[in-house]
Parts: sequence; C-alpha cells; structure tokens
Amino acid sequence: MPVARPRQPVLSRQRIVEVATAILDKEGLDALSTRRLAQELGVRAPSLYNHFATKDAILDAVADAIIAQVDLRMFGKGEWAVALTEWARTYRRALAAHPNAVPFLAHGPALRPAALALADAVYGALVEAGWPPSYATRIGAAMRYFVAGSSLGSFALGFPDDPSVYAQRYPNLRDAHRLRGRHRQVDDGAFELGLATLVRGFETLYAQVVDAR
Amino acid sequence: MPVARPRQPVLSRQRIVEVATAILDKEGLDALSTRRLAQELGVRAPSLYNHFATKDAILDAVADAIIAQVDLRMFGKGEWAVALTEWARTYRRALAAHPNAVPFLAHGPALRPAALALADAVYGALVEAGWPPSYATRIGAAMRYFVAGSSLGSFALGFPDDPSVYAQRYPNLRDAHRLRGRHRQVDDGAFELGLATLVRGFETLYAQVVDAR
DNA sequence: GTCTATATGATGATAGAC
DNA sequence: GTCTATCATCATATAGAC
Repeated sequence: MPVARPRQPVLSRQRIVEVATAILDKEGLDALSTRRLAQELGVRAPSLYNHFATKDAILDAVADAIIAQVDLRMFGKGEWAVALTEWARTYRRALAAHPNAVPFLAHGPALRPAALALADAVYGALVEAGWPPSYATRIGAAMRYFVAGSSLGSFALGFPDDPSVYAQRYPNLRDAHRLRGRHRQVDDGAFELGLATLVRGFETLYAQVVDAR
Repeated sequence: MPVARPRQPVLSRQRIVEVATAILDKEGLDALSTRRLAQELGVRAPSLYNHFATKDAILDAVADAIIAQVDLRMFGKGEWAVALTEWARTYRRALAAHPNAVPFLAHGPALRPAALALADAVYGALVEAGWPPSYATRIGAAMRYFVAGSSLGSFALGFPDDPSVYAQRYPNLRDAHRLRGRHRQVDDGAFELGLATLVRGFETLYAQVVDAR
C-alpha cells in the first residue's frame, strides 16, 4: 500500500514550535513528547526529525520564540528608568503567558538569538545612560530575578482556599483562603509594588553614583 | 530460596527524602525516578511504596524539608526591615542550594507544613509591625518573587564564555564572556543590590503609610 | 517491611520504504 | 519529507511470597 505523501509539506519549524508551545502551556513539560507533538500536528513522531535534530532543539526554539515576543523598542529613547519599567512589564507579560517555560528560560540566553538580543538591549541602554558596567550588570540581573520569579506561578493561587487549613495552626493566615478569589489583583499588585520600588531605588542610586560623578 | 529480609528496616521517610534530594540536586527532576531512588538506597523500587503512597508524595516531602531549613527566628524581635533582610538571605540560601526544586517550591505552600509556617511568620511579622494587610501581602509576594527568581539559576552562568558569540551581532555584550569567571560575585552582588533596594524602598513607604497614619 | 514478578504503557530515536 | 516498524529503555504501580 503506497504511503500517502502530501505535495505540500505539512510541517514547518514554525508550526512545530507553535504547537509545542501550546502543549507546554496547557499540560506542562512532561506532556511534551515527540509522539504527542506529532499527533497534534497530524503526523507521526519520526517526521519531526526532518526539521529538528533532537527534542532539545525543539525546546530551544520554543524558548527563543517566547523571548522574541518581548518588545525592546523602548530602549534608546527617553529616560532609562521609564524604559526599564516598560520593559519589565512586557517581559513579565511574555513569560507569565508561558509559566512552564520560565525555569528553562531563566537559565540564561545561551546561544538563542532573541535572548541575546534582549540582554544586549537592556545592558546597552543602562551603560548608554551612564551607569558603570558593574552596576548595569547587577541591575539587569536583579530585574531578571524579579520578573522571572513573578512569572513562575501565582503567589495567591499557592494558598489553599479551605479555611480549616489555617485555623489553629497558622493564625496569621486566617484570611489566606480568600487570596484565590482575587489572585489577579494580588499578583499584579505585588509585581507593580516591587517594580516601582526597584526602579525608584535605582533612580536614587543613579543620583549618587552617576550624577555626582 | 528465602528472601533476605533485614532485621532492622533499611528505609525510613527521612532517608528516602535525603537521597531523593541529593539526586534532584545532582541530576535534576528527570533523573529522580523510583527505580533510581531505590537503587541509591540499596533496595528495589516497590519498597518505597511502604513509606509513601505515590512518587508525588515523596516530592512534597522533599519540598517541605527544603523549606524547613529556612530560619524564621528573626521575626518577632527587632526591626521588621532588618528581619526581612535576614530572612531573605536565609530563604535564598535554602532555595539556591536546590535550584531544581525552585519551580516546584514557587507554586506556593499548598498543604506543606513548613511552607505554611514560613508564610505565617513573614505575614505575621509585617502586620505586627503595623503594615496594613494588603501591603503585608504584596510585600511578602514581591520578596518571594525576587528570592525565587534569584534561586532558579545563575544569571552569570547563562552567558556562553566564547567571545565570538557576541562579536559583531551583540556589541554591548562584548565582555559578557567574562561573566562566567566571576559568576558568584555577579549573582551575589545582584541579589544584595536588589534586596537592599527593595527593603530600603519599603522603609520609605512605611514612613508614608504607617508612621503618617 | 522488603522482596520477586509482573501489568501496562510511555519515551527518544533510527532504518529504510516510498 | 512522511511513512511503517522497531529498538532499547524507561516509567509508576500492584499482587502476593516470606
């Protein structure tokens, strides 16, 4: 029996990356197997190897496609502190849309082009603004720590909504069962509070380190 | 042939948790299978099920054992800002010793006793110091974001040490290949800078929100 | 409380047909 | 460039002997 072979390729690197991202988002890294991915693409697993050498190469492409969503156009115009704030928000938006990928993404840019371009833009903007290199590095790292941590998963949703969990044993948390109901407010509020605090602190430091030079 | 059965139990929940943590740290979550765990314990995989109902229960116990390492005794004595700073350092020390567990830990306390005790202590200390509940929640969440993000993995080690990666294409990163050599300084420096900035900012906010009340 | 044996099914990757 | 077929390996979990 002849094997049906489509005249037009049904696979492409882009389509594979899109579907892989969707599986990763919906069901986590464990669900992302080559068979499962192929099934959702309407092909069999071995076909994937015509487009990527290994499964890890697929994951790398997923990671870089996520980072490529981060807008970097705010750098190079206007105040560095304003740009840093806007960038942190886009960065968080991109990561928080794919929380299962955050542990992987947080391991750094490696050889991924979009991740390297991101680091280049942030660091470049800080140095251009007058920050000494050692400060620019540490500010960039601290911002990434905060954004990655806030994208790993909801703080508020980590608390059980059963009040009896807290009664007696954890008296200060007696209202924690209500966190789930307003998790968005809590998580967004914590992010914005931390972001504003960090950027305002860096502005104060800037006055001492750069302006006073 | 009779089955050799030791007079003293060779397994215990504590020993299982210790060895599971060691495997998780050395080789990651993927390497932590029941067979592998049993092998390192000198038994066969099914024996583990006499001590834990499922593999997930083992993971939960590992997670709580890590959080149990976080010292909480600084709360309730002295200034809240000093306690918060010391706590963040212990917290990071505990998490950074087990980076492969951070994504799991960051999902919140769930029903794990040590994690609930930690949340109870931090939140309680802030409220006791006079912070309104909504601020205490957001400060606690922001701190966890920062600590978790800084424990996921090294910032500095994420950059390849091959200078040719950056040449031409990422001019601002032309010195990034040197980050690996001093990754400890960079990561610790970024953490301490971010921590000091956050706590100092919260102190300023405290003067506005609580003292001015 | 640990053992042997086994059920049951998934995994990443390759060879070679078409 | 996708297919079938298959390899070698791994997984979590249960039943019942001792």
